[in-house]
Amino acid sequence: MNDGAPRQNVTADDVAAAAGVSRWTVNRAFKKEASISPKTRSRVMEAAQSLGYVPDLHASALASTRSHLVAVLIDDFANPHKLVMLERLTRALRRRGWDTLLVNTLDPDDAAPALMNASQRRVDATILIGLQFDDEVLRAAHKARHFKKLIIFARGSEDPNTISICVDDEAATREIARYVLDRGYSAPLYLAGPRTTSAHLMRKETFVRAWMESRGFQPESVSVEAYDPLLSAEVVHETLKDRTPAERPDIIVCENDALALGAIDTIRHGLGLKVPDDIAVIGFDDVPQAASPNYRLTTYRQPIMEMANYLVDILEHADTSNLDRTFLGRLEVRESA
Amino acid sequence: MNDGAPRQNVTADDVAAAAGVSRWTVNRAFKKEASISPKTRSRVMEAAQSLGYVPDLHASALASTRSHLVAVLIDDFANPHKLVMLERLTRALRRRGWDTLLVNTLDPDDAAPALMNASQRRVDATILIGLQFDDEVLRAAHKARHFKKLIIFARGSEDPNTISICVDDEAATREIARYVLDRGYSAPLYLAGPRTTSAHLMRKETFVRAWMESRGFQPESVSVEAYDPLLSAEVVHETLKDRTPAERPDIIVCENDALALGAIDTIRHGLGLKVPDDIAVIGFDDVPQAASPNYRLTTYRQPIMEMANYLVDILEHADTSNLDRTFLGRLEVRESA
DNA sequence: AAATATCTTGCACGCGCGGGCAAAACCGAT
DNA sequence: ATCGGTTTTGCCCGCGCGTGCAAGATATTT
Repeated sequence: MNDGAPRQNVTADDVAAAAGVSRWTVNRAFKKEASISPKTRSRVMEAAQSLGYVPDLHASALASTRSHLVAVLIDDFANPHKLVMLERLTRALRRRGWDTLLVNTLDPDDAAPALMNASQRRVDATILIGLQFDDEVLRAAHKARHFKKLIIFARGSEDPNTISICVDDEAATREIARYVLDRGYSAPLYLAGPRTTSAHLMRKETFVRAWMESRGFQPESVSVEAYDPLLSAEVVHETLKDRTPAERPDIIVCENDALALGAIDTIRHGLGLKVPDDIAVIGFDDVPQAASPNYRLTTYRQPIMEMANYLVDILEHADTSNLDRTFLGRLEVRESA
Repeated sequence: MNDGAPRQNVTADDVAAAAGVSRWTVNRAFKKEASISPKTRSRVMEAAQSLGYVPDLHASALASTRSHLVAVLIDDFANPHKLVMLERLTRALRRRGWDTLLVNTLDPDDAAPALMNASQRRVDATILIGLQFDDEVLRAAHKARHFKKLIIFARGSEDPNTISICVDDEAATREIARYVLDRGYSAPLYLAGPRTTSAHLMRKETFVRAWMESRGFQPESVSVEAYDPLLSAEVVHETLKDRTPAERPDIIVCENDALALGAIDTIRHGLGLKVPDDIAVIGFDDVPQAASPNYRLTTYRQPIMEMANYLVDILEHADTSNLDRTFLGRLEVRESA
């Protein structure tokens, strides 16, 4: 372990001594917008380099009010889109100097403690990519010490203490509905995910409304307890296994791709039918697998990278005025519908 | 925002005043193995509760030498198994009081800076779930300040400064080879992932050796540049598209499920063949999709949860003696081979 | 050249907690 | 009540850096 590498913690004081300046000048040299002359800075940086010094972010966070750390809470590892969001988010954050505390709240009872835990780490913001949280959790969040911002990513929320960054579900779903109508489908089944209290998706409601406006009847819908392809496959199978061809929907409109992938699997392998000939499927998110030769899923793509960048903008501009924002994606037409 | 919730940071001093004890007693009350009388502790805890106090982990890390924070580096978000590992790891860590700093090192040049960054946060250990790192990165790691432990998860490493926790690739691959031989397959194609310098998988080498020992010839093999189903599908398609049935392999043995899923997709939808009738496929990892009705993939399951728990054991027992360990999984036979 | 404006540097103090030891409180036994 | 032993509590010092201001250095103006 001690292969000549600097074992001892080298602090700003050491660098200061080496560079012949004060400790504060050393720390200033590492701050982008600090007032310091270029020559002093480069002299300090050289000394720092040779001593292997880097500022201690923990001490920095303790002394100041910002940690450049955000907590990301995620409770659903079965949905491949979560991985995509996690990847984009961590990339956007890291590129702009933010670190990510990943908190697994798979256990719903753990959501409130997890939020508390994040606040113990002085995170500058808490980002929710999950859904299994209710108002009580939100309230707990705002009680936590050092609590700064609560951002709900890729999901809407009316809570005024919360910042929501998501796609315009209503516009997106109207586009989907128009596509389904234009293509002449006549018997849609809407496949929805779990319903939650605090963070919502207006997709199902919007689709149902749009359909009624055009066709005058309420489309059938069922819901799955989690965004899990395996669960979705089961529910779809249960719903359709005993139907005659005439009773079958001609398209399954899914709240997201996780459900859509499961639906396709079960249509083919459980019901022995063809997609899209017997039943078409349309998703939401555009996960990587949607493009695979196996699925070729028609789906609505969310601009996650843009959304992630906006999130970092928010972190950097501390004004607390209304920061909610919705984005527009676009329908990616493939072969499943 | 100021809805009556305690906006001011409440510190141990406040609780001390409220409970009529010293600050140190307050902090002691929050330490599991501290020497403190039960009644004092409960009195302190009550006061803490009513004030909404929780210890500040940042300050604690600064004052002591442990942060109870680990960095998890991940560079491959296309492989669904990564998500599984991330889930298990964060769960095991969180259950035992550890927090996770998630570092996205998708950009290979960012690996060394990322490691440095982790050390700036005083992490107690750095865990690599990725693969795109080479010896240079490892060396950089050991130079970083506050550097504690470097753990390579689910991948072997001979580096003496590193702790490797992984499945016994050799035993696992021998089991797979035995299965392939017993089932009477005669023309395997080994589909390998990218080759790296510092962290390795002995799967391909072991399979080739085992096959030669039994059949006396070297099986064909190709490699894919990333553990990405889409890329895998392309490579398999390129490799097999112009072959006559006689020239085709009768089984594709894959280094992991990410490759296997892509292989199945392309066998069906690119080559128009059947799995396992025309070409069988066998994977490694047992990702959730492997069990889906679509894939029914025969694959080797790694005991990730056990491995994750062992990892936390290591974090808690600080002895630096040889901590490497391999685990045994088991072959999950489904219908793809 | 003197005076003013501007930039750069140094410093006292504090962020909240932990290690380790000394003082205090407690226990049972004489 | 007294004593030795044991548990419990209090506290000094330091972890490494940021804030905000004042002093020092440099540049600009007339």
